[in-house]
Amino acid sequence: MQCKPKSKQDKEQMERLAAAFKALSNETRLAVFENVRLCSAQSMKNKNNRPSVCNIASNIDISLSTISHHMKELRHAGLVKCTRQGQTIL
Amino acid sequence: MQCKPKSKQDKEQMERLAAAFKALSNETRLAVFENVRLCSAQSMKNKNNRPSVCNIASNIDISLSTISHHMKELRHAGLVKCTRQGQTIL
DNA sequence: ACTATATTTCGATATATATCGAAATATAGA
DNA sequence: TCTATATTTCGATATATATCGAAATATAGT
Repeated sequence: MQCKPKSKQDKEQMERLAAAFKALSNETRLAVFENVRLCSAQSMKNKNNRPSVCNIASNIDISLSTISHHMKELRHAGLVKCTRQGQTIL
Repeated sequence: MQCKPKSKQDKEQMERLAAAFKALSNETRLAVFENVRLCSAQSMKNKNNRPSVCNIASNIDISLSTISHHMKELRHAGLVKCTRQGQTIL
């Protein structure tokens, strides 16, 4: 009759899953993510320099501080990694 | 150098995608969704009666009105359908 | 028609989120 | 070290969201 009650592990998984969904639930942030994704893929082929925050911001009409903030959230959700090199590289 | 600018179609897709993510971004709502999903699958096998709002609420400790509200959002995002039969059936 | 049960809507509230501009910090190159 | 550029942090604000309980509505069975 009843549907599965969740174990503690399941619950943690759900939390992470919800967090990932949340990270992608904002249109701007999804756009940032898409930009990072596409640019990264492209730059791997070409050995080009990889997308910087600034770079991304120029594709999306929004302030740098906001982009930076969204990047942090994507990082926290584990959807994006980044390394530094003068210009932060994704 | 630049990464693809998005067409109008792409933009609409992104909007829908973000909306779907948003619908699943809340832990409670994700739990509701999971319950619906699991219960529906089970009841298809058994020809049992399918999960009602009330039923779901008893699995999750939260008020009926809130569940109802979340169900509406899931419906709007197109992630869930429901039909009536005295007890609403999902 | 009446009653019990299921579900939705309403109005309120507390909390979270997205966004900005300014200030702070970091790095590269002269 | 000084400067220009890139990025992050801070503080403020406006908007959105989750949640509740109560009231309204719907349905089934008597």
